[in-house]
Amino acid sequence: MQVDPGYLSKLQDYYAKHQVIPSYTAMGKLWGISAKSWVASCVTRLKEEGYLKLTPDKRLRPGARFFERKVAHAPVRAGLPDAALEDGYDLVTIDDYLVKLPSKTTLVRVKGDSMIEAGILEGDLVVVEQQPNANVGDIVVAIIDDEFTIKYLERERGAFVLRPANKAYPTIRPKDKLEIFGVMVGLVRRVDR
Amino acid sequence: MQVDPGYLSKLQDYYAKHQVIPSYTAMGKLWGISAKSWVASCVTRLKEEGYLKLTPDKRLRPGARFFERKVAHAPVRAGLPDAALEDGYDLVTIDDYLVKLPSKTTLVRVKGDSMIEAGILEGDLVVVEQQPNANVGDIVVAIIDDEFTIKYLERERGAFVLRPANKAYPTIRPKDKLEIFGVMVGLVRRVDR
DNA sequence: TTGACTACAGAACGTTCGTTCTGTAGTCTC
DNA sequence: GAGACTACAGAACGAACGTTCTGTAGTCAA
Repeated sequence: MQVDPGYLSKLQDYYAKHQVIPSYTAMGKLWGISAKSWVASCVTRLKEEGYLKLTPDKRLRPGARFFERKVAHAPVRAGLPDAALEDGYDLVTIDDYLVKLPSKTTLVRVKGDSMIEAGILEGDLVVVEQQPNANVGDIVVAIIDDEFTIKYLERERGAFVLRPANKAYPTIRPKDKLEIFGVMVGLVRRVDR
Repeated sequence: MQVDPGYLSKLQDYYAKHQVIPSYTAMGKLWGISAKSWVASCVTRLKEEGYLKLTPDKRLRPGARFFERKVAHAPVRAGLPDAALEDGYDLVTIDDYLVKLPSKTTLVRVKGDSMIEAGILEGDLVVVEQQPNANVGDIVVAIIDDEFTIKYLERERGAFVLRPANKAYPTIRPKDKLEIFGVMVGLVRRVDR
């Protein structure tokens, strides 16, 4: 009753490459199937399982589970290279994992190394939940001189200050009111190779 | 000779909502146009301008400029700052940003602080592209004693070794063959509050 | 060894797709 | 005020699309 997982992953790869769901005939080519009827029944099952669904215009589109990722735990059997695809893995879509409030969430690219000791490197994307205030100890994105600044929010003699996570940088003590853009709720880094 | 920018943004909104490019008739509805011929000529121009292109199967797909977004990120007007992706490109999804080959990509949770100097903290999820070999200098996920280990791959006197990014930990010199699970291509961190 | 089930192949069919061609109302230019 | 151009409307058409139905080879259990 379950559809060949190879079909799903081929479709996911196709989508990652083209940002589009192919037609039934193209899926047939992709899957090595020459019968459209069989493609259709596979698609039906993928729909039932939540990997695909339809737009209001009746076009196929990725479903809720289409972007799920496995979280691999230590392999049960060592030695076998394919050992990581076992049952019992958590499934997570990265977006859901990081974003709780889509309408309030933005990404800010990190410049400089002032937060390097908090594991925040230059070029990383910080996931920010926009809100005008934060708690002491949070990592916040503040606006200083029309620039985004990512720092720890601390309190010093009754006033809020911005503390970097790098001894080479000084703590910032805003002259007037500190303008907070949002709070860091996550981080995304891409390793280019 | 240029196409109405409203058409493009409506199409982008549709795509953001459905992850799929609509058909000509659906675009007609979307744009308030009842002539498919006119939709076709608009699409042609969007293709010429790089916002749309075709898959090998001749399906319409987003082009290189489709996700482009001109953001005045540097001078943030205080009070109402805009989203802050200065790449010139907006992201469809974070997933898309990190995952190139869904079928080979898994997530591995980081244990310990042995890679702390590379900005990889305990509890982070490392995005791994599964492959049996890697290049010197890559951060790899290897399997040591049935456990995942994340380290730099280095070469030492002809043999591969695993070097941590933390002076408190020793370099690992595998006795026999080094088993590589995959290569790190990204990192995801959630800040729980 | 029969019956049920799965994983496909192949063809038929009505619908929808994108293309193309003709037509027209408004605007701008000279 | 005539010609050129733009922004659509509308219809026609073949190709491609998704659906459905019939058929078959293999597997498994009873």
